[in-house]
Amino acid sequence: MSPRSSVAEARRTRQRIVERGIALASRDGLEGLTIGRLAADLKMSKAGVLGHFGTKEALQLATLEGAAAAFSRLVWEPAADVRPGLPRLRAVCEAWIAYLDLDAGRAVFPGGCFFTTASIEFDARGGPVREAVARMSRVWRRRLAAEARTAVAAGDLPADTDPDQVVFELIGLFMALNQEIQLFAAPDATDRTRRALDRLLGPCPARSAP
Amino acid sequence: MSPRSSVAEARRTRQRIVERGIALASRDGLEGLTIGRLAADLKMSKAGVLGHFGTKEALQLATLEGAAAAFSRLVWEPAADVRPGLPRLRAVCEAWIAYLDLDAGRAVFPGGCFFTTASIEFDARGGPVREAVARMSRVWRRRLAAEARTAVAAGDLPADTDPDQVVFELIGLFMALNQEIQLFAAPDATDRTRRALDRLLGPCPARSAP
DNA sequence: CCTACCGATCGGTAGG
DNA sequence: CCTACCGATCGGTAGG
Repeated sequence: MSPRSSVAEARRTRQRIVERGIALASRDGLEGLTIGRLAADLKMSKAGVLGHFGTKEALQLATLEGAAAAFSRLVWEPAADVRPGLPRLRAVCEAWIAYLDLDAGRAVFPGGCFFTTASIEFDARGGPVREAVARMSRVWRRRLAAEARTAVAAGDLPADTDPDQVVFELIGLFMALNQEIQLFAAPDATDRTRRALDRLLGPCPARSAP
Repeated sequence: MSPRSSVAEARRTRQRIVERGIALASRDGLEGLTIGRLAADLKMSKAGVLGHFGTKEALQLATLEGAAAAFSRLVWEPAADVRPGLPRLRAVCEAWIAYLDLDAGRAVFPGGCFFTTASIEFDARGGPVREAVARMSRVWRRRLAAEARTAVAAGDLPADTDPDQVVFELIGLFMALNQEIQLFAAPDATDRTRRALDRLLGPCPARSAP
């Protein structure tokens, strides 16, 4: 019951660092996230920032994990209550669009999709950051594939649908949406995405049984 | 008829620098392309490298232009002789797959698609490099859209096809293929891409008239 | 095209 | 959590 211990203070500070790190890295990448600029942004000393992580690589990994938690909160959780299968898959896609497009997502990730940036940045190198990015991407793909599989079992997608093919095309669609928003600020990009989703998952509103 | 003048020598050297720059930047990005490492790689002095461009930004722009020329040579030119419309669009897609997948492309761009990397790297910043990336992407999209339009006019794509929608989905597909290859080294990624292309453009081999 | 150099910033450490 | 510092590297310049 004591007023906030120094351990709790340190944890709060660490979280503040990670949150600012996510914002800066979404713009400049995890390699472009430098300890000096992060410290200046937080009005802390470089040693004060680095002390929470030890090395820049550990800071990058912590930032990546923080971004994954935020992504899960913004894109997965809003759809978690929806019925598994096609309805949930569609709800995830809507939240995913919002994550890329609306203030909710852009406030946390002002530089666009954090994982696309991190994937592109590290995909031609080795090391723990690259492996963490790959692992997170696999987890996300597995979640999506499970919903697609449920949708097939429920008859909401054609019986010959390959769930991994659906996931592959979904990934591409959202990468294209991310580019359209970040590079061209195209206002019709979300419509294009929804049209492609209809082509991939079937038209959105009430589908009669097959 | 004189043996190579010093002007021609300088041009050759500049080209050598740009070619190595493309290879290094495809791995580490245009910001990760440092003058010092590029010079060491070429066994030149930093001043010798920088003298050909003046500033790092000019080097980045020259590297970007060199990459665009190589992309055009690898992906556009092999299809330029094919009949305009759907046949040419399909030929471009095959060359595009080779650019991402085979030794031909990977020898020039060992770190994967140069333009995806550059786009992601600069899409949240300002400046001439970002504008150059956006301009090149627009040119490429316009070329693809023109072929799609021709295909519609020829009746090789449904009359209600939106060419820009086709281009949007193509861009996403090849970004997904790039990630699959670079991050996961997935051997079945080209098959997935061709399957998605069949869904988008119609099945590949001889289509009977509609 | 080179050597020699500039101030700024990088990741990281010592010591408190 | 700070100040003070380290060697390495950054982009760039002077002068030849």
